[in-house]
Amino acid sequence: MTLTELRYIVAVARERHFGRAAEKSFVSQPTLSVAIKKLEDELGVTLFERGASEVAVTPVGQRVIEQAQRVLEETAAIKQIAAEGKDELVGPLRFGAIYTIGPYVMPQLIPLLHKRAPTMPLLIQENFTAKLAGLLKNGELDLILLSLPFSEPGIVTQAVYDEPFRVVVPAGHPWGKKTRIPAADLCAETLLLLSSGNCFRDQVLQTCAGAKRRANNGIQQSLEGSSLETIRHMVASGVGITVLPATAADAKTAQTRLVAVRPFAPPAPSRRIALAWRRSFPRPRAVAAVRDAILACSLPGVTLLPHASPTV
Amino acid sequence: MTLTELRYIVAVARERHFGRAAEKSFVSQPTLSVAIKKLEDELGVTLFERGASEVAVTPVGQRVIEQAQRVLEETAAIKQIAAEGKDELVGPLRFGAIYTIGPYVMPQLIPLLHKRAPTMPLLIQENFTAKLAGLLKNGELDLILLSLPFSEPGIVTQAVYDEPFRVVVPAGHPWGKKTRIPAADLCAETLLLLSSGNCFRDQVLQTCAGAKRRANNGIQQSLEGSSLETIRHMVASGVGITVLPATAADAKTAQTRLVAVRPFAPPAPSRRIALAWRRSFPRPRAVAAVRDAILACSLPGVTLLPHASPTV
DNA sequence: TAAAAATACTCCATAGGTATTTTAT
DNA sequence: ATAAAATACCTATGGAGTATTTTTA
Repeated sequence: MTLTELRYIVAVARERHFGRAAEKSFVSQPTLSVAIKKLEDELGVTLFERGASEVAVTPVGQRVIEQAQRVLEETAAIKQIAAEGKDELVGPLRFGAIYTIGPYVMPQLIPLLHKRAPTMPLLIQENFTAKLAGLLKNGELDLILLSLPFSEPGIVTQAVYDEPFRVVVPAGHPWGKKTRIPAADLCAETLLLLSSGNCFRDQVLQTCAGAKRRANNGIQQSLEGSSLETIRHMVASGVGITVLPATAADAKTAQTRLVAVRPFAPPAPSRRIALAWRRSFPRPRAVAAVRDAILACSLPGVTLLPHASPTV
Repeated sequence: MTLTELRYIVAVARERHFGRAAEKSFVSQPTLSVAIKKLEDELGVTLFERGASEVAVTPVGQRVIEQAQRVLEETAAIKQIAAEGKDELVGPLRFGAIYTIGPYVMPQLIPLLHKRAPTMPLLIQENFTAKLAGLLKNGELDLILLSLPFSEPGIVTQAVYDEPFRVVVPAGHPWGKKTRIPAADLCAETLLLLSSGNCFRDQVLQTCAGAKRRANNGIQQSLEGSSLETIRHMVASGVGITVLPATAADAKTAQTRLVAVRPFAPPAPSRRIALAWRRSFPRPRAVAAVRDAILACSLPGVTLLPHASPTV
C-alpha cells in the first residue's frame, strides 16, 4: 500500500470515473487502473464496481476510501509540522551559561534576542562548566556560553569575545591611585576567590601562578565567596581585594563608590568567552542569532571577536 | 514522502540507533540512512541529531514522528477495514423480489439464510420487475429474484427453478373433478388476474393466447386483483377461477378447503424464476449463498435448476 | 459505434543491496 | 581501534508511460 495508491482511490471515488480521476491526479488512465487493481489485490477486496460509463464505490470501498482520506490528511499534517519547524528561529533554545558570565550578559542578551527572534524563547540555566558540558552532551542543553579553553568530543566552540580581568580593591586602598596593576603585585595580597569548581577561580590562580614564577612570590591567602557579587560586597566592606572579569567589575551597582576598579598592567590577564554546541545540533542559525546578539550587547571592556571561526 | 520512510523514522526514534532500527525494519543500515536523509531533505528539517554512538530526536523530529505514527495507525486501519470487508457473506445484501414470488419464498428463505450467513442481513424489497430492474441497475439493490425472460445490459441472470402454473377453482366447481386442465379450457372462463404491471399477469394471458391460437377461443373477462392472495380469496368466494404459480397455489392457508387446485395438462405452462445482479457486483459468493438457500427451500411443485449457468 | 477500462509492453526512477569511507570515541 | 553512520556504486523492482485490446451501452 502506498500513499500514491490512496490518493488514486480517493480521486476515483470523487470523480467516479477513471479517466477524469487520472487527469486530476496528473497520471495516465492505465497508470491509475493498474495502481488501483494492485491495491485491490493487496487488500483482497473490490473497491470499485466498474460498470460501463459509471464507476460505483462498493460498501467496503466507501469505508476504505474514508480511511484513506484520513491517512492523507494526517500525512499533510506532517508536512505542516515540518514547515512550522523549518525556521530555526522558531522553538525554544535551551541555553546555558557559567555562573561568572550569566548574570552580566543575560540581562542585556535576553531582551535583545527577544526582539530579534521573538519566536525563540530562551530556556536559561546557569551552572559550572563541567555541569553545563554534561547537559550539552546529553541533549538537555542546546547551547552554552563559557570560558575557553574548552574541548569535548562532538562539541563545537566559537569564541565570542575576550574579557580582561580587573583588580577590585576597597575605596581608599592604596592601589586605587595606581592606573594599572602588575599581575605580580597580587601575589602578596589576600585574594577573595570563588569556591572551587568555578573556572574563573582557576584562571585567577593561574594568572598569579604565572606572575609568581616571574616574581617569586605567593598568594598569602584566599577566602572563598559563593558568587562574584558576594565577593564584590566583601571587597566593598574591606575584607580584601579580588580580581573580577571586566563585565562583573564594571557593572554599576550600589557598591560602585565603595570599591575601586583598576586594569592590569600589560600583559593584562583575560579570559576568552565562547559559545559551545553539539556538532550535530541542527539549528546553526539559532546559534548564529545568539552569537550576533551577544556581540551586539554593550559589554564593558570586552574585545569582540566577530570573525572567530568555529572549532571542533 | 512514503509510508516506508515513515516506518523508518519511527523505527529509528524507537531504537535511537540506525543499525538496530534497520534490523527491526528488515533492511540494511545504508537503506535506512538514505531513506531518512531523503525524507529530511523533502521536509526541509533535521529529524535526528546523529552523534557518535547516540542518535537523538530533534524537537521537530519528535512532532513529525508522533504524526508519522498516527499516519501508520490510520494506515493499519485500512487493512483492518479491508480484512473485515473481505468476507463476502459479511455486510447487508439488498435483495428484491417481484410481488408474485416474495411472499412465497421469503418466509422460508430468510430464516435459512440467517442461519447460513448470520452476518449478512437481507434488506428486502418487493416490487414490479421494471422497478426492481431500475433499482438494481443504479445500485440501490444488489440482487433480485424475478421471472424470466429478463435481459438488461450489464445484468447477469441465473435461473434457479421452474415453477408450473396451477388452475385454482372454487370448491365444488366442476373442474374440481378433473385431474388435469388443458390450457385451452381456460379461455372460455372468467379469469381473475393481477393488475397490469405484474409480469405474471402477462404470462397467464400469453398462456391463454397460445392456447387460443390452437383453440380459437378468447378469455371472456378478467377481473383485476391487487395480489395473488386477494385473488385466491376471490376464487374461494366463488367470484371466478384463476391461474396461480405453484408456490402460491399450493400454499396452505385458511382458504385451502374453499378452493381446488389442479395442474395443467401437458404442455403445462410454467415460469422460470431467476436471480439477477449487476455483472460488476463484487460479491459472487453472496449471490451463490442466496441461490443455494433458495434451492434448499422446500418450494412445492417447483423443478430446481441447480446447474443453470449465469447468462448475460 | 463510441466510450471507458483493462491489458501489453517498454522505460526509467528509485528503493534496496554490498562494499567502502568517514567520523567520533 | 572500534563502532556507527554516511557515501559510492550497482541491481532490480515496479511505477508510469504509450499503444492496443476488450467490453459494454
